[in-house]
Amino acid sequence: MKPRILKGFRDYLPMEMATRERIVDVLRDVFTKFGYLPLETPALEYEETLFGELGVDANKQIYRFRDLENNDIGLRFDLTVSLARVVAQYRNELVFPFRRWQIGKVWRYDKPKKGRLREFTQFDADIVGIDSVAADVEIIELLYDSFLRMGVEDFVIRINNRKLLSFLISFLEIKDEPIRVFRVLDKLEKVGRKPVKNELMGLEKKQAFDSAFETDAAMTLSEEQADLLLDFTGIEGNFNAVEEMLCDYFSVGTDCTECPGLREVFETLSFLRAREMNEKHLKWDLSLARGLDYYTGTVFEVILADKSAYGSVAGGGRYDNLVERFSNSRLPGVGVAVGIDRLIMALNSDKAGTPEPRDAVFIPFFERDLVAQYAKLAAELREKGIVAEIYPSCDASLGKQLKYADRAGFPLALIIGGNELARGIVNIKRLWTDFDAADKEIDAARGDIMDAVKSELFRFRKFKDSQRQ
RNA sequence: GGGGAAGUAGCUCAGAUGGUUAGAGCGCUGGUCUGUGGAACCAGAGGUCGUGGGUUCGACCCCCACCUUCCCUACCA
Repeated sequence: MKPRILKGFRDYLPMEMATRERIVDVLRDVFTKFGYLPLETPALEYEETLFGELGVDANKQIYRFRDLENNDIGLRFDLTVSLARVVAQYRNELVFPFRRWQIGKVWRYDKPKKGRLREFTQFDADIVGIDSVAADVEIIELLYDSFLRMGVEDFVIRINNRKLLSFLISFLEIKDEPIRVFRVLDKLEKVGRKPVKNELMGLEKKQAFDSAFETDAAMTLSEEQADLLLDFTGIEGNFNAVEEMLCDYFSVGTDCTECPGLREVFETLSFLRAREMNEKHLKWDLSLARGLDYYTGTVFEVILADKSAYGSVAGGGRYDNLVERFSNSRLPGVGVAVGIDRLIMALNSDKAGTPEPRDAVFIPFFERDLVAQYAKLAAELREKGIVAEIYPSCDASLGKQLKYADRAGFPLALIIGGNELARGIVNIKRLWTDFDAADKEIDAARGDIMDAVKSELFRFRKFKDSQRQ
């Protein structure tokens, strides 16, 4: 049988796991420090739990099957719907505001391509039970912190608010379905102003309107409406500039009360400014709408400026009605999902082929009779928290064992043969240095071996860091 | 979902207008070298040429279908 893997699914080999774990560690650490609690839920849910708020397109992408007891089951599409279920189900046991993070695989029956898989891992974090945009801003701040800590250079968090867009649409007396208008606007950055304007006015019928809407009738904005709408989405700049231009556009002050959406935006901006984040990573983008139907207020996404072809590597927003599907209690929420696999692919750091150098020590099984020596040395190292591996056979030549150690990415080999044993020393071989490096191997007294290994590993780590630049 | 391109060794690819037994580089395995990894040299393994059908005396090459992958587009993480 040929070994095969499902389309849109992938394996992660050991050497590809290093960056993955680094990224997950950062996210887990940052969110935990802000008080978020871990949660885990099943990968399978009843179909009826999954269906509904996602939107027509998304519902079609749910993996589903009927089990042997005739239940209609689906694989989770994201982690947010399961969170809503959990929050509703345990609402009397949980403490609100409830902050939680969760990492897990999700499945979408979509057409796979570069940066998009059918099975992928999301890191998801949410705050449930709070209305205030202070919560929205906290999530954004956490994203900002996380990406900085991961060492990602060119990330940009785009932010907008759906209430503002809805307000604008009624303000301009536009009759078309708001979500449809959002989606057309959403591609402004990609295709430019002219095509978008034509599409809004129904001059250019996009065949792309296939599945998402029952109707693919042309849109009906007047030229004046389209222009005003596009002028509006053209508003950009730093937070102060955006605020000023919004006041101008609607002829209001920042204390305006007639439009909740607008006031929410002003409040969000003021909270954002209070966080002292570098604005080069943040962009209020009035064309951003996001595709999922359940978002009701703030929406945001993270893109990597130089890797925009991969799409967003994280996305989220406020969903005030999601929990109401399961419970009468009103539990608004805001959250974000980070696409771990896509992030790794976009960072292009999952280079296969060479194993990531490890902080690990290799002990050749050199002489059959010295097996107790090797075992003891390895045990001492592990006791000190150092990964130590003994070659699992004494039949291979020393050269062959060292070749293995080299290819497996060990920086150090600790060699003990008859000579070393007699002299009470250990021969330390630096496998990470260049071929013709001066001191490729050094001897350390058996009694000093722990300190010697530690300083050798330190030296290696320093070298590795300098390589990273 | 819509449009385009391509599938030959583990990887990157050669293979004139159809003609015996399908090649290279890298990688892999072994040896030169049972007390020292990367280099060099030598040898070896590895292919139903994506799959199935058709045209032909004869197909890796031409035709059709399917499968898979990649690019553009729509959408998402």
